[in-house]
Amino acid sequence: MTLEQLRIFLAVAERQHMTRAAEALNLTQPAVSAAIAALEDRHGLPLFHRIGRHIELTPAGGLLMTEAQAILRRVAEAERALGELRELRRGHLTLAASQTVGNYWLPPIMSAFRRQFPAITLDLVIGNTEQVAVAVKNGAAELGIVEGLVTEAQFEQLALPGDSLLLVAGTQHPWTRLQQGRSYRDVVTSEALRNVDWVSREQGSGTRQVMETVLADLGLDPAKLRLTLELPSNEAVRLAVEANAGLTVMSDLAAEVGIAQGRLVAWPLPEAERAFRLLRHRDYHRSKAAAAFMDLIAERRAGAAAS
Amino acid sequence: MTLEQLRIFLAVAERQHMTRAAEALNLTQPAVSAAIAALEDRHGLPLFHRIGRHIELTPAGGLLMTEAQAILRRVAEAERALGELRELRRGHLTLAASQTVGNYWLPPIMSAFRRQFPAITLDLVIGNTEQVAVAVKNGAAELGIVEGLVTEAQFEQLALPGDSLLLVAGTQHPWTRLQQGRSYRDVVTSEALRNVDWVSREQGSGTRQVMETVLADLGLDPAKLRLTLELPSNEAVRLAVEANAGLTVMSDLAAEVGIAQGRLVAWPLPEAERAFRLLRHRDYHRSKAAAAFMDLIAERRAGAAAS
DNA sequence: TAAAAATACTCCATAGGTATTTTAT
DNA sequence: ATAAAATACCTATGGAGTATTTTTA
Repeated sequence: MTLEQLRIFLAVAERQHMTRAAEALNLTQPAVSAAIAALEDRHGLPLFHRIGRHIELTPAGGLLMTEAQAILRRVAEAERALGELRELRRGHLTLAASQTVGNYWLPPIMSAFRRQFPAITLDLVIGNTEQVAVAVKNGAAELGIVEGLVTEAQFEQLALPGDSLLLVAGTQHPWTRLQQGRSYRDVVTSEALRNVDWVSREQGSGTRQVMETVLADLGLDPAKLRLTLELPSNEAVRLAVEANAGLTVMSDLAAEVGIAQGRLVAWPLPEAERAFRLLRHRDYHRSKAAAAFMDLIAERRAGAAAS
Repeated sequence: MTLEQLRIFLAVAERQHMTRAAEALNLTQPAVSAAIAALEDRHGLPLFHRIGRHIELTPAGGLLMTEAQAILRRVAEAERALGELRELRRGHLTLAASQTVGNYWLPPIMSAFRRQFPAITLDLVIGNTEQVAVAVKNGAAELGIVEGLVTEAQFEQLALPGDSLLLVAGTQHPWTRLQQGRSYRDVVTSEALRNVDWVSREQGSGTRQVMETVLADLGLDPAKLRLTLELPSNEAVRLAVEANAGLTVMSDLAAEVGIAQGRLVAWPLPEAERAFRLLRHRDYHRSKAAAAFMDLIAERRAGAAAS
């Protein structure tokens, strides 16, 4: 029993006529006769009565007609679903990203993607660089975007323009008022920052590490920083800094809102431009959804460069 | 998309392994690879990730796996149903018969058939000879059994031992008492039957016609018979005769019960043996059920001849 | 006589086989 | 070194075609 045989059989059964079925199927009459004969032989049952020059369904034929309709309907359904998957009219893309990327950089891109491909659902897992790498490695996420470097060879990597780290303080913070009128090179120095309260993410977070590294580069010993608050999320840190609880180092993406609202003042840090990296498993097929997502990122990068 | 391809795909998907699927299917590994490649090509989608030396389902593959299971389940269902039809484990046979055959002769045969083939349902339509012929001609019934002769060439006919017509009277009928001790040749004559009350089926029924013909052969004018009762069924006639309302002519099959109970007395009529005829449309395929039914009839005939 | 299905045959596409290569563990 | 899949190539079966025959309305 072949799907083609079932299609032919159904065309014949619907018309009770082999020749007309052949015309409808763009086949010759003998081809149709042969297909029916093959079905009858295989199952050892006549499907049609041959009555002179017309044919009529036998009980077995009637049974098979119902079954053939059900089978072919299901097959058509399957092919349609695969077609939609291919044509991006359906699908799903799971992304993994680190905190800053996932919270600030990705959301506008994801929303642009959803506008462009409304039928493709997106899923975002936020984790640290290590967790993102694992997710991409085992297929839990198809694309990962991280701030840090990943060295494993199984990843195909694409460098993206990332963020910059800023030294950030609340507009009304006493320290901020002291810096009024001072030049950048006077503000961002170990002297100016030595006796300042800091707000930060918790020990062990990537952002905390970055902050300590950056401040160490400026000559400040991380162990000697006066940490007034340790908070579990970037947002919490930003709100605390806006409330003048202390200074911090954070991504320009995270600080943006506060600066726009006039609640934060920020100074760029030296050498603090970070590239983001998009990760993909070399061996997994790139889904149409993923390809479209990567295209969208490329366009935005081009657009940003042009503007 | 071919059912074979789906079967192969499913075997691979279930095992996430082409070589093992090939073994399970008694195919070679390249044959399996080719089938998967054909499916992937046809739909323009990868169904498996090739990761080093193992494979994993893609989302498209997962979708197809569900669909393939449903499709193949339905196909297996269809093949099983056709197989059962072929093997007589399912089926239906519609019979048409005339009054006497349908009421007295067929029921024990039908019940023997049901015992032998419990899964084949039987349907019996009772009508006159004409109606039976039409039912067989248009396929409403596959087999017909009639008392009369049918001449149309489209029927394949089989003669069956039928019934005999009897002259029947109630045990306590006054006329019956008069015949006590008289020989058969004195009873069944026009003289003995001239001034007798008769019970009969209604004008126009086959049985009535048969009765009038038989009596006419004996020399009795049907128009002059004293009909005391005209009743619409053989049973009603028999009960009336048992109640001594008059004499009648009926099939030995119909009279049997009354004779066995001592309520009826019967005399065979001359030349009154009627053959039954089994009708089948030459052009319709003989279903397994019909063939089995005809076999059963043949066996019974052989058994009857032997006993 | 015309219309429908079956039959006879020829041809080619494709599914499956064997042998081998590529790739990763 | 081994195991898995892909590739190359060959063969044969079966599906489709053309031409013809058979049958019946």
